[in-house]
Amino acid sequence: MLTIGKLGEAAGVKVPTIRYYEQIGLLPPPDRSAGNQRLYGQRARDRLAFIRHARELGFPLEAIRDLLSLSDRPDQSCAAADSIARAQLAATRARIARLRALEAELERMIGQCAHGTISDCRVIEVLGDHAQCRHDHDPAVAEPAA
Amino acid sequence: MLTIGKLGEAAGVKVPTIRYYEQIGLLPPPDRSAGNQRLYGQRARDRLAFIRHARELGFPLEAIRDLLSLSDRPDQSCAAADSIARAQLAATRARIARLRALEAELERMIGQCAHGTISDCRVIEVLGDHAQCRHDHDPAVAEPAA
DNA sequence: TCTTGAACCTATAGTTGCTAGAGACATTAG
DNA sequence: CTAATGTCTCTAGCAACTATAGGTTCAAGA
Repeated sequence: MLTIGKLGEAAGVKVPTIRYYEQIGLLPPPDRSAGNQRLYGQRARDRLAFIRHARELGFPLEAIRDLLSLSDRPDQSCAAADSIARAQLAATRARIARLRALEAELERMIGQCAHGTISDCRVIEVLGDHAQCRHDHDPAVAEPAA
Repeated sequence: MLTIGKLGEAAGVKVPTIRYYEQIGLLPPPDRSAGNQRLYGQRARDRLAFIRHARELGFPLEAIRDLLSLSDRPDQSCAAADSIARAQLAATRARIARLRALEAELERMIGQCAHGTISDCRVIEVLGDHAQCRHDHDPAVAEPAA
């Protein structure tokens, strides 16, 4: 049996975060010691590792909740898990494309700066001009918290 | 002149968000109508569009503040602008690198999905086992909200 | 001109995903 | 046995919004 500290160490998650996950129902309430301290087993460790890993990949907690509920019912189709992952992939690619545009502009600015001219900073134009957008601003596709 | 609603529509930003940006000093207080309603011009529109795009790229508001200062003070010393731009470029490249690693792993996860049942779903399995990761994803560099 | 309804105003509280503190109890090493 | 460390609950704070309440202004139609 693991104390909360050992569990956090094993899964790479901070202690208050574990208690937070319990509070919001992502982790089931564990058994307690005689002195009321949480005691975890292997299943909790696996579940927490899963959550951590998914968080690192940018899945929001609600998506993780869905994924966990999927794995609790192993006879169902994989399609739901697949679509959650695909949505995450699409969001990731969209971000990369935008960041490349910004990278190019910052490089250009720094190059000009080397020549002593910063009076024509076009960062705002590059990032601010709606017309230069490659992607539609579909609010439904807007990035959620990660 | 644009009312706050029209401005929000034009820039793709919700009205309360605009007021919030003003409150924290990202947008200057605009002129007001006789009846105390905010009135914005073209510059405010460009600035807001810039903020929105930068937020979509995952820049924290503090970084956006720095980027805006590049265009707010075009005659400031080249050294200051250069260091801000370089810092943002480094941050941008780090984000790109990380997102590409995530992209690769998500692709791999999805590619392995045999469209069977959850019990042999690779997505769930990969998420549960960090050892299957080809890429290290440093939790300290976890993606912030975007 | 009057009226109605949408858009605006301020201020406050709630959201997500944590993180940090306070003050008290439990466990463990020496 | 004692001191140090770990844990407990609870509350408050962070970023970056978002929503609500209760009131005011504006633009357009009758």
